[in-house]
Amino acid sequence: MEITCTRAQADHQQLLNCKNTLERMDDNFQDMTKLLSIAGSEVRLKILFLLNMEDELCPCDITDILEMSVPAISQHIRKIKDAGFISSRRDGQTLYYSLVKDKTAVLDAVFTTIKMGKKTA
Amino acid sequence: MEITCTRAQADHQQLLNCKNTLERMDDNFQDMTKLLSIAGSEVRLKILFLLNMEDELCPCDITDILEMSVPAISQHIRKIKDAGFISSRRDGQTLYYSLVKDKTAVLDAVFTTIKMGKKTA
DNA sequence: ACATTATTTAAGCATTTGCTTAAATACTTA
DNA sequence: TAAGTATTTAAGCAAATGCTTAAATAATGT
Repeated sequence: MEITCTRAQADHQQLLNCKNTLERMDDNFQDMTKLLSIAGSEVRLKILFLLNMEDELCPCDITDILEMSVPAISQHIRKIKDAGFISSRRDGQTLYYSLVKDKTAVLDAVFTTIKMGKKTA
Repeated sequence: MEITCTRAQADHQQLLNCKNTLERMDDNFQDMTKLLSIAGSEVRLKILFLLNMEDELCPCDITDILEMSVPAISQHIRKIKDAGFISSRRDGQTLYYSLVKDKTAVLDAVFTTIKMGKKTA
C-alpha cells in the first residue's frame, strides 16, 4: 500500500484495486507473457503462422520457406517447443511440428489480422 | 526457389506458395511483430492491460501499481509510445497516457484471455 | 527567481537474445 | 557396418534488453 502518487485526482483506492487485480491474475500474466514473447519475434511469428496455415511442417520446410540456416530455425523451434506451444511427431528421420491449438488460441486473432493486412495509418 | 528439403512428401509447390504468401504479407508481419514484441514483456503487458482497464493513467500511477522505479516505467512507456501504441495528454505536470485503440485492437483477445484465466493444463 | 514535484533522458552494466560454425544424435539405406 | 540425410546441441560472440543511478526538462507554487 505504498501509494506515492500525490496528484489531486489520484484515486488511491483505484490504484489499490488495480494492484490487487494484477496480483490475482499474476499466473495469467506470466503465461501470456510467455506466449507473446515467443510470438514477438518475426521469425517465430512466421513459424507459428505457417504451422497454423499448413497444419504440420518439418524444420527443413521452414528452413526453405524462411531462407534461414537449419540450426537457426531449429533453435527457434526448440524455444517454441520448450514453451509447449508446438508438438512433434516423428516419421523416419523427419520430425513434423504442429501447433498445440488450445495453448495458442489467442493467436487466431493475430493470424487473422495479419491476413487482413489491416492498414491503420 | 532454392527448395532443398528432399523428403519424399515435400510438396515444393506448397513451399513456394508459403514463401510467396509470407512475402506478400511482409509489412503485416513487421507491424505485428512490433506489437507482440512490445506486449511480450510482463511489465509492458501489464501497462497495456492497465490502460485498457482504466482508460488513462500517469507514469506515477503505474509506478505505484507495479511497484517499480519511476525511470524503469518511464522507459517502458517511451518504448510503447515510440511504437505508436499509446498517446499522451498533459494536464499540468502530469502526463496521462492512453491506448491507441485501433493500433492495439488485437490485444483485446489477449486481455480477455488474461481475465478469463484460461487454465489449459 | 527558487524550491518542489512529475517526468524524461543519459550513461553504465549485467543479462538475454539470436545468429554462426562445428560437433553430436538419430534414422535410413547400401 | 559404413555412409548419407535430418535434426539437434553446444560454444562463441555481437547486438539488444532492462534495470540502476544521476542528471536534465517541464510545470507549479512561494
